[in-house]
Amino acid sequence: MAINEIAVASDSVTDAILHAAMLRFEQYGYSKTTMSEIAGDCDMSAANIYRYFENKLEIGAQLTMRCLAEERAALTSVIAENISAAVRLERFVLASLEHTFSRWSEKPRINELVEAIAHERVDVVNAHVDAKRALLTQLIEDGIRRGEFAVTDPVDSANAVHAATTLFSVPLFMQLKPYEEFQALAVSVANLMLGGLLSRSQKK
Amino acid sequence: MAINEIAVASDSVTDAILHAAMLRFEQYGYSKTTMSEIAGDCDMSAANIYRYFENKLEIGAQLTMRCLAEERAALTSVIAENISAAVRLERFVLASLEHTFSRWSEKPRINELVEAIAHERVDVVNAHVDAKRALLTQLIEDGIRRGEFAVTDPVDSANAVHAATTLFSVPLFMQLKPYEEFQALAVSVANLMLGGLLSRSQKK
DNA sequence: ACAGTGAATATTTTCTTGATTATTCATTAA
DNA sequence: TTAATGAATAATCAAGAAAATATTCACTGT
Repeated sequence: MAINEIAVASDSVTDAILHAAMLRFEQYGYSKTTMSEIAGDCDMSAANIYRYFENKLEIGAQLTMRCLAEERAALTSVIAENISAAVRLERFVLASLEHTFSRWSEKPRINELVEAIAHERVDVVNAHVDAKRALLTQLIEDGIRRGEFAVTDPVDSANAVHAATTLFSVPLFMQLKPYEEFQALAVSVANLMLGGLLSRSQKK
Repeated sequence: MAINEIAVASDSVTDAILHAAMLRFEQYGYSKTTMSEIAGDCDMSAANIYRYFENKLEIGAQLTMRCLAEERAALTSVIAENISAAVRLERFVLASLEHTFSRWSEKPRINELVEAIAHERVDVVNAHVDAKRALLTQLIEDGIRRGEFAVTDPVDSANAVHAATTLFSVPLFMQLKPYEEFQALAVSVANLMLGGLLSRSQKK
């Protein structure tokens, strides 16, 4: 058996478990899925899962990380678009909203999973938030490089943009308004952040 | 008996009930306070409270409205200050944060009350939010009038500012960071909203 | 009519207690 | 030594009874 086959084989069990768990979580939800069911889907005993994962929460955490990483991948591709930084910033906010809203409205089971993990594993959320902030920092740095943005501290600006768009990243808020209203609001916030309120003569 | 005495007398029972309820809610929390206890404090039977209030929720709702009205009063006085609209906007955000944080950290019982009412009586929160947005609209209109602000739709801008500062008005978030960090972030957000990201040459 | 009450009813919470489920462990098979 | 298991234990959940509480109502005194 070749080395990479060993590696693949050792991975395939954890992958099988994660895959089976994901199918169950999607269909029945995190809390309603039992370790025995996941194990059964993989033709093994529940006890054996603990050779590959510390506990059920860890399975949920890894799947949640995948889910959040997919979201960031979408945001990353927005940043990579070959258009002005200003438009990319607006699209970034809109894409973030779209993910939040559609997960909330169309994938309630997955949303339940993410919320459950967010509650017990703050580190998972923190990592995601930090990564999102890093993406915004990248975008703003690029905007400065291009001469589009005039700010001096891209990290501080990225923090501010991130804070200002919290409303569009938190599933809890999605029940407040229909999607179309959120979209309009996101555009307003993006424009406000880009252009500001002050008239030119007032700018320091 | 003079007319105003009659009016005062008819109010005094409801006021006594509200006052007793507030003391109980502050000390023991909304859910742990019983109608009998409130009634006992007012030397009456629990049944008699229902002659003045529809139910316990209504008592909580009225006290919550008072609490939120106090917060808005503070914001109103910020708006009324005789300084630039830009500084008032920053102070508005900081004052909002201060209320949110101190209620969360120093008055947990009251916070519990507000959260409970917010959950069951969305109308109370909506009224507060609408009033806050109206205050922001006022402030922005004033900024335009003074020539400080360059925006054309003050209502839209007020909505955007309100949305962008959600993080500082939701008690749930207060656990995320220490107060000082929130303050710094609020200042960053305020500056971003005021000045925007774009360099002058890029502005439409 | 009005302010108020005690007792009756309805609703909510709390507390058991028997499952169900998660996790561990001693043991087996390769 | 590694992968795996069934059985044992621990933690959590769920159904239902019991208790506490909210709310209603028929009635009293004014």
